[in-house]
Amino acid sequence: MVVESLSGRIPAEQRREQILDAAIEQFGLSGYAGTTTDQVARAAGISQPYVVRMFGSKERLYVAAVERARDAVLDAFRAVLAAPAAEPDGHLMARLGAAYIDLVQDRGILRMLMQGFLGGADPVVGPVARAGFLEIYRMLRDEAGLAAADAVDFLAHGMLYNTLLTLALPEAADDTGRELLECAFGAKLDLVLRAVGPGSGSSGRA
Amino acid sequence: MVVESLSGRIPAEQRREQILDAAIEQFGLSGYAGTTTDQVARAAGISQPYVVRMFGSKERLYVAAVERARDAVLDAFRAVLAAPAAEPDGHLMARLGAAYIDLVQDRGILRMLMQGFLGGADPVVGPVARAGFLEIYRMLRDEAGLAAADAVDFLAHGMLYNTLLTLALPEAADDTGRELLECAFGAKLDLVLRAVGPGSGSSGRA
DNA sequence: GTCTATATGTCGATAGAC
DNA sequence: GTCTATCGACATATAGAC
Repeated sequence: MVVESLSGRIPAEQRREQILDAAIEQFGLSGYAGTTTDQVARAAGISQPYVVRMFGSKERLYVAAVERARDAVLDAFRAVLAAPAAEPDGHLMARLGAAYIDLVQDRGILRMLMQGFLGGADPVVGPVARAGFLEIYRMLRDEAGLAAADAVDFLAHGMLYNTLLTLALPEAADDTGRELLECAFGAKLDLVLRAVGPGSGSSGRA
Repeated sequence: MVVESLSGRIPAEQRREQILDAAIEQFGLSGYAGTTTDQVARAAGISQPYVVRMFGSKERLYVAAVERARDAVLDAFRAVLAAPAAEPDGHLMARLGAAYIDLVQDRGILRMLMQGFLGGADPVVGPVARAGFLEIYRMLRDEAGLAAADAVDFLAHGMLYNTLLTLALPEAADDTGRELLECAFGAKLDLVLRAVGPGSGSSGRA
């Protein structure tokens, strides 16, 4: 597996992945309009026109990034379902929840997902976002075998995770914030705070 | 109460409100970067430079719009707490939930809220968004008297409402979508669909 | 497969009149 | 309190060389 040390001329498909990685990060942070194709290009280490040429337009790149974020969720859940199953404490929903927390340690993916949801009113990203969300719901119901009510509850708490994490609450919480985080994440709070790292330990800060 | 028929020269504070209304609608739909001050101006029926002059900058206008959306939520909840209380079936959380559904029939406010959450990573809107969210949580806990766990559950389902509504799922749901909506909104689904109106009744559409 | 150069359109903000 | 005119800064996309 020969991969060059520092860019140069690499296969198109690999370049595509690099661009998508960069796009998810940048679009996630600043949204569709707030991100320039040049930012994506720099983050991917190539020139701006090449980004446009590779995906046809900024809009098509954006849609591809939304789809990729959706796939990341589906893949993470399917990995749980395919796993050796049945650890002692392993209720399925708890394991799916932990996998999700783990996935969204990559805040780029998390923000890209949210960005997609917010695009629901847009004529081009709206349909993609709706279909993606329903696909996740269907997977939970059909492949994971959750009852509809359980799937909905699972999604509700997932959406709360999303909100608390995009708000960057773990990075900057006062006492009220910490109480909220403890209550929302429960035992999974360790997983969340592990990524934030020490420094926001238990020192008071408004 | 003399209010002019069609713009002209009106008091600054009233104009401010008009601009904020327009800003919430427009920023909610297209985000900060995706919305031009000229769009806001047109929606408010005035000129672009006047919008900028009134708020100092586009950024300050945006922050004001986020704060206004937050206030709308706080006001809606406080109205429930101040109400004649105790109808037969009136559990507090259910009444708060209904008030929220009612509030976010104004999709502008809903989207503006979400837009604010997504700004968590931004140095200027981040702090405002976090403080706003915590303020709502604190109100639920201290003024409404909810247990922390109940408040968190309430918020979780609120965030699911937000997602389903910004996705515009009620406006364009297939069978899976309808099942999800029924399960998520329960008895409140009538309230939600009332605003969408007939036409998306029960005809099959992919 | 990748770049440089650039055409073309757009946006936020300022200046200044009424 | 409100407008018109306009400057300067970008950003997407295309053309075309290597």
